[in-house]
Amino acid sequence: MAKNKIFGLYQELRKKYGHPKGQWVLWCRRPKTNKEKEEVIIGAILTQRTNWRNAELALANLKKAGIDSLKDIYKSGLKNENQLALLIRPSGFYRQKADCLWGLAKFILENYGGLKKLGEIDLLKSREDLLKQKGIGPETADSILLYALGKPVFVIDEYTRRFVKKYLLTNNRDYRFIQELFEKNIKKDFRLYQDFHALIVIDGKNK
DNA sequence: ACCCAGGTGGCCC
DNA sequence: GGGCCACATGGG
Repeated sequence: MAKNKIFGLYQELRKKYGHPKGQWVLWCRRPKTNKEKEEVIIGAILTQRTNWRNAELALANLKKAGIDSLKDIYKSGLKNENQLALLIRPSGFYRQKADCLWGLAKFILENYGGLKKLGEIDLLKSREDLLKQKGIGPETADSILLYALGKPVFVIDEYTRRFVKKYLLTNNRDYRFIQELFEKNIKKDFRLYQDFHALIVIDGKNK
């Protein structure tokens, strides 16, 4: 029942918008190098409850300061407590986000030695590990898994909640409930998940 | 002078 | 389990 309906909605969005554009070109082109993946992770944190424009301003400040990897973030935090926070100021909630970025960088480097290993372990375990980090909740964890690491995990955000309500899929707002609605009813393909979620956000902004 | 934007965590009941 | 609140900037 829901299976055909949900995939049909995806096809309609594709017909309407084509391939995701804007920031989504970066995220949906499936970042290959470690540096590209790490940039997606940093962006996922910076854009929490913040429009992408402001996240980009913060990202640009980091790049200008020569910080564009988890290792750079970790070193910056060691050297100067406030540097990160000051650089990412335009993204809002900047003290929390600076703590989050540094904590995540430290965790990944100390526990896995880098991003590669995190992407190789059991998916459930990596999700749990991410969720234990302060400042990383389900949406950010799943964004990292889906867009940086290419794992088949459907990302749920406010746009997705409005989407499922609008198209009468469910009124339930629970994260896992909506996530399972998607994951159980469309092919488990990370490329489909990436594009579908991007299109839901694009459609949600299109008033 | 409002209102909003890819959330998260803490505290309360 | 759900309801409220702090966290903060830049643009309309």
